[in-house]
Amino acid sequence: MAGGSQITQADTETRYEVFHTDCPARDVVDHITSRWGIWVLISLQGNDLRFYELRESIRGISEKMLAQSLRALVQDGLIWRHVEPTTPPQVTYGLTEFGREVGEPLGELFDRITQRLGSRP
Amino acid sequence: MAGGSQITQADTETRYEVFHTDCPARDVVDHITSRWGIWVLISLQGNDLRFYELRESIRGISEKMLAQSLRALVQDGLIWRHVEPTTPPQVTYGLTEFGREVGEPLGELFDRITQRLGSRP
DNA sequence: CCGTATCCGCGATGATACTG
DNA sequence: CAGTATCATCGCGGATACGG
Repeated sequence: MAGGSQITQADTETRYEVFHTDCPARDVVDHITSRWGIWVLISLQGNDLRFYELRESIRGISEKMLAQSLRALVQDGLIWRHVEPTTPPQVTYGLTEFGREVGEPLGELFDRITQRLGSRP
Repeated sequence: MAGGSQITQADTETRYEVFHTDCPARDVVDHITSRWGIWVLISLQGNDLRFYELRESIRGISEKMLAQSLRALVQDGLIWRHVEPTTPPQVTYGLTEFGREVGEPLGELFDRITQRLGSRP
């Protein structure tokens, strides 16, 4: 896809195609934009976290959904998973380079929204 | 929120808070990351579109979900809606400035993923 | 052309309990 | 601590029909 950052008509036309095909990108996007994916990726920006830290960061997420989201994102290559074989085991998650590339625009997105809405009560 | 684009520990800590509160940002993010929101926003980048054009661009979307997605995004101030009172009426949709701000990182996100996956069969 | 209204299945989601 | 297993539910999203 054209390397530039300018949005041209041609770029947009090209993008359309992706909506029809069974392009793998669609699956990845679906994972990222799944109910919890975006929050996981944002949480991991700037710092790696343990499972329980993620669960406590993202209020409202269940262990099941967290595990499920993590598995999908690890599978997609956005997140790495490191197991320290102690007892009890310690599992740490962090962003891969791909994950950082993807997380960056997500952080932008999020910051622009909060800024525009004048959040932070 | 801190104006810089560097991801610092402090920035990340601040973001955590948003996951707990009933910050309006969360609703907007949920709309954007809803099943069809992202595709609508990406479709409208660079060109305004009519209802049927959107439906045809985004293969697989039903009229119901398209209308619903559009309503939510108009409500959120990301999209404008213009009605030309002809018969039959012509309705056009496009991105507001806010929508463009939000759409830009989404386009980035999308391009990075397709690029990484070497898509486009 | 641009929707809204209605019905309904099914999968995502959550609560709970249990294991290594 | 870091999950899996199981089950109940609930609302998203699709199909269809109809209205302005």
